Amino acid sequence: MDHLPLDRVIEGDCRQILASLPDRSVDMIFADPPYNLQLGGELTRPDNSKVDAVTDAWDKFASLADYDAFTRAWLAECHRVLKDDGTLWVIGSYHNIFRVGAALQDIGYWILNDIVWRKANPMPNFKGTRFTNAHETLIWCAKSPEARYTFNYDAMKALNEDLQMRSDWLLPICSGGERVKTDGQKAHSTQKPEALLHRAILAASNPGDVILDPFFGSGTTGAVAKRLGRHFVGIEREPRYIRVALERIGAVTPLDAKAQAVTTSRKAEPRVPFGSLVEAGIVQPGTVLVDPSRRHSARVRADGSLATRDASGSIHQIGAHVLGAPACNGWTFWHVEHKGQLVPIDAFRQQVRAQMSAAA
Amino acid sequence: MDHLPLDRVIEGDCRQILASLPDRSVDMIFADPPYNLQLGGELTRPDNSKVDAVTDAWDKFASLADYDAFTRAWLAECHRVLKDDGTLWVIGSYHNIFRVGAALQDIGYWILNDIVWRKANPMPNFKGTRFTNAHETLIWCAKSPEARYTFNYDAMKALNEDLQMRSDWLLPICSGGERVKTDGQKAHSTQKPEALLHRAILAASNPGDVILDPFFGSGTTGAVAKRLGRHFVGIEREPRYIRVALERIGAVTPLDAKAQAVTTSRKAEPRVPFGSLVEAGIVQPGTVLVDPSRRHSARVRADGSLATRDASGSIHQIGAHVLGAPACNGWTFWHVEHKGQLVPIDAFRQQVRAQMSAAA
DNA sequence: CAATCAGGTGAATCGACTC
DNA sequence: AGAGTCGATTCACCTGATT
Repeated sequence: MDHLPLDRVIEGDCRQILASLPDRSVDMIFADPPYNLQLGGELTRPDNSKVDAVTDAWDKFASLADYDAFTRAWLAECHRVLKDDGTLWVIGSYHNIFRVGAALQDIGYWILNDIVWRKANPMPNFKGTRFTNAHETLIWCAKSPEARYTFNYDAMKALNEDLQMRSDWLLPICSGGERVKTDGQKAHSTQKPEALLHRAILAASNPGDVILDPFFGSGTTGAVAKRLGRHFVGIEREPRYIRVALERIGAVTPLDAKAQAVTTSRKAEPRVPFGSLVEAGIVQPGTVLVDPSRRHSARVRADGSLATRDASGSIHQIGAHVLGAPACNGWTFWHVEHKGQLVPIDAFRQQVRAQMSAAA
Repeated sequence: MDHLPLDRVIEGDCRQILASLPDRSVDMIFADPPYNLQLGGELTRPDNSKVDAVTDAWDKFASLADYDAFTRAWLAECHRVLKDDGTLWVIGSYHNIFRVGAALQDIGYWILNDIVWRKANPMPNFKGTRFTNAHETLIWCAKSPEARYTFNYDAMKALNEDLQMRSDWLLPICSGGERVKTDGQKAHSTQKPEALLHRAILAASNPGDVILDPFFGSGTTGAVAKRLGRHFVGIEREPRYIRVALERIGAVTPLDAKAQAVTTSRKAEPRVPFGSLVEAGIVQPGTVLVDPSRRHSARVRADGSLATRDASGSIHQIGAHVLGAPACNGWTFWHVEHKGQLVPIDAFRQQVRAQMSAAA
């Protein structure tokens, strides 16, 4: 394949399908791999198993190695398929997540966060033999330490009532009407809640981006991607899951652009040099600027630089200079006296930006 | 050494010291190994103050392979020294915990739980580049799948207001009077809170048991073990840490047997951000909210912020904005039209809280 | 004396762009 | 490619001084 089939599900083993996809073509990958693909009865075996110890050890070694080989194969292909500034999410539990994490690091991925999905309503530990296993772990990583990945910091902050979003997320498991059923039975045994995908996709992608899910299952990634105006590419081995997923996604209506929009960072806003405020006559040359405590002052010159008794330079340089600090944001440090009130010069920058956007 | 030197700290590299200890001699091991952080330049807060980073020589490794070799060496010795029904705890962060977990499984340990220590007061992400790294991970494991390990289920349940103790623990970081200082400086850069050790030791050992800590540091394991009537064996490379730890432990008085089980945890009503309602699909992005008089309206966006014609922000900010008021409780101000009735969004919050209350 | 405020700090893989 | 410059960015809790 020399191009990506957008908004479709490709049937097959993800290792082979991934190998057919072009280099550096997707913006984000969300992967919910099998937790114990080759480990046979390990999950269902009770703790007081009567299996012969030697055989058990050999079995375990062999199956861990198999699981590692499988994991490293699909993760390596994902690394190739991902754009240089794209990011990868993997979800797992203590059965597999350590092997996944070590493989990620060995391949060269750069871990950005490990995220804990705290389940609001986990399955209790019936036997009382361990702590209630009440969480799963996601690893979020970039292709390399130098990658300039997407992180919608302000949108995440908005989602959390204006506090930084933390690495522990409290979300209910998927149940009720959200749980896809066929003939009254749950269609997939490990369907993930849409809220989890909503947060991951909103955090690490933008509208129009391409999101790949190599273990598509019941299609949660596709459903949320479509709703949020992203494209999806699914890979799934089992035809019955593909049928379920396509039907489910077909019923999803994308949000309109306004509802998809999120709180943006000031970093993304157009840069306005202080000099353009002087040119526009919003700040007159000769104006005296002061800091909030009125301990420091500086005078505006015709070229937009500031001058004190002993130095001159940009608003940032002179701010740092009077503070004796290594750096300073002059926009928020310097103020103009206006009717007895101190107004930060940043307020005037907003004014210029509004004029610019009206003209655009 | 053919016997264990109880309640002492042995000076030296833990790989060598462990090799000198007898087989199957300790009941529990708690290990807080170097995390192998890979920090770049120096980090400053928004107020330009400098973050005191962990730059200790003991956390430096030449490569991932070196770190793995070190990790596998001490974990293999621990496996030999541990009694057959003993358990091992290791704490780490995303920098090292995946490598530790994979090594544990390869050596033959049987993972019982991964535990998330949710920090009540983590350091923020000052640059707004990632999710706040607000937790660390502990892995708790037995020597083999067949081991009959100690788990004080009822003590843990009592600690958690008669609900099963979950795998996510909310605890403050070590600060204030508990933080050991020498000459006004913190004596160890990564001292762990005693509450964390209290819970681990209470869960997985009995009075009189021997608890080994191969990275003894400031001696938190020893202090809590002594207080709870367990024996400790510490291993530590740096003489200055040993001096600090011994002085600290000397000041600890063991609790009498009755007092050992009495500790309570407090539970607060979980904060539910408006964004959670959007993620959960209870309020759709694009929904129009109105105030009781229907004079004002705003539109919900995908990140839980509200947008009017000229502004965007939190439910509280936009409420205040349209009112021209300094503040506003968005939960009671904003309503959704439902079958001709206006329902305050606060009603939906109650719904989410009910789903989440079990996890708080 | 109680309340308030200023200041400090914690295992952190913590920029983006131009020249 | 390396240096220079702009300018964005923090939460919970503790301590000690001040009101």
